[in-house]
Amino acid sequence: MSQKSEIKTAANQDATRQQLLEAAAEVFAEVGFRNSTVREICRRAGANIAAINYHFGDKEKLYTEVLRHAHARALEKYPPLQGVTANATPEQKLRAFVHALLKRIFDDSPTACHGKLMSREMIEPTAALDSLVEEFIRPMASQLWQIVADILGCPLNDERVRLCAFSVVSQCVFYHHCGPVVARLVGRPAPDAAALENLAAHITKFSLAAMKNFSNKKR
Amino acid sequence: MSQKSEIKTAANQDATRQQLLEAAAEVFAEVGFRNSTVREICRRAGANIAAINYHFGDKEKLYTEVLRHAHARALEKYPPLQGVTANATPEQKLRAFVHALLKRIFDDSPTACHGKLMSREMIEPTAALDSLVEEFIRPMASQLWQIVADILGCPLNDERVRLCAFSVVSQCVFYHHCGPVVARLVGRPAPDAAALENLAAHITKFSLAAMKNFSNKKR
DNA sequence: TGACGTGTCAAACAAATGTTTGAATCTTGT
DNA sequence: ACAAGATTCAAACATTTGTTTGACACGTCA
Repeated sequence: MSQKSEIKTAANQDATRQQLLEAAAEVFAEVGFRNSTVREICRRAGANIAAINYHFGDKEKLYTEVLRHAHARALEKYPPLQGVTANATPEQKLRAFVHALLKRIFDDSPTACHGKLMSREMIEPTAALDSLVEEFIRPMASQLWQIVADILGCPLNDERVRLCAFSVVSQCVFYHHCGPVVARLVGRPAPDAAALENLAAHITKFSLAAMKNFSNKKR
Repeated sequence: MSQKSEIKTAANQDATRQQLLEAAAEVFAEVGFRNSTVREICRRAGANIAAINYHFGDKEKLYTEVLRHAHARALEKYPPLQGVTANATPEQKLRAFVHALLKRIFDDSPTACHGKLMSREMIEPTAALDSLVEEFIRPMASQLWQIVADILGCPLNDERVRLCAFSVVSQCVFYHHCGPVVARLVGRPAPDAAALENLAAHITKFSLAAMKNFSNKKR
């Protein structure tokens, strides 16, 4: 009986805290940290105005919590090498990496709007970015660097590896970050799952074609 | 005499207005529209708090004015095809286009911080973006599409033209937009003029290599 | 010179917003 | 069932911020 009550209290205890996290993720993603009001967050969470300060201390601590939470969720939802085995070819790995990255960026479901959050974090970095890079982004970058090095036939620390890896990532990020302009230029809204697959195909093909030529020519 | 006095008054009239524009461009670029305070802008402009409302109506009208002003200045400072003649090869034009775009984006001098302003406009589009796209960005995009079409040997309205053009632009935008992460990943700050040249060389080489392969293979 | 329009200034205003407070309510352990 | 702690709530508080106001200074023109 004590166990049951413990579970219940734990659930209750975290109930508003959890709803605050989700509501805050939504609001922060929509309008950014500064433009969000604790009143709106609490309203969506069905909580009292004082709830944020009670559960998280202040608005900023809530934000860093949201950021870490969203990133971890996105990474577990779309692992970088989803769907390929360890002994797949570097080309197959690249395609998987690109597709997973795109899906991660463009998934703006309420529980995983980490793409928008990251975009804002780029423009206005907070203290949370440092640990975010070390904990989540650097491991991903290392994976990509290994793949690119294999494709290029370069040592891992060659500068061309980083340049080409950035060229790959940049194409993935672009359609999200410059979405407003892309949409106005070609009259197309945010891509759906099918369009995302096409995009992944193009980016992979474009990048592979570039890197194949890279390894032949000397610099 | 009347002419002189008119000039003088006109100069006086525009003096604070001009200083407001420049100060506002700085502040908006640094902290964004919402985070800027009219007090800070007026302080830097050496003007009274009421100056913005008097000269521009309100803070938002000042912002759209700043945006248009900054973009026009950047475009006249770095024309898209600076340094190449009309009968240059498409490859030469691409290199010039990339370099000019990079310089435009990374020039954050007080008079030309349009890169930061645009980055923020991407994340949080305002009503000013529509006219900005039609007036400044679409003409540039058309130029690039023509160049890419020439390189690919495709008709101008082929979808591959747009995809490849976006792939080119994305690489240019990336180092600016994701600057905070890039800096933390490879421990390098914002690129200087020399680094910008290297970047332009890489992006051009990478993209050309990709597109050369594109035109050979069928899709 | 004196009325008039323009620009500037300090002060005040009104609204928004993060945070605090103290009482009320619920949950838990005994 | 009851006391203690945890949580929620409405109200108030303090600060920031965009805007307005009315007086004042300056140059212009009749």
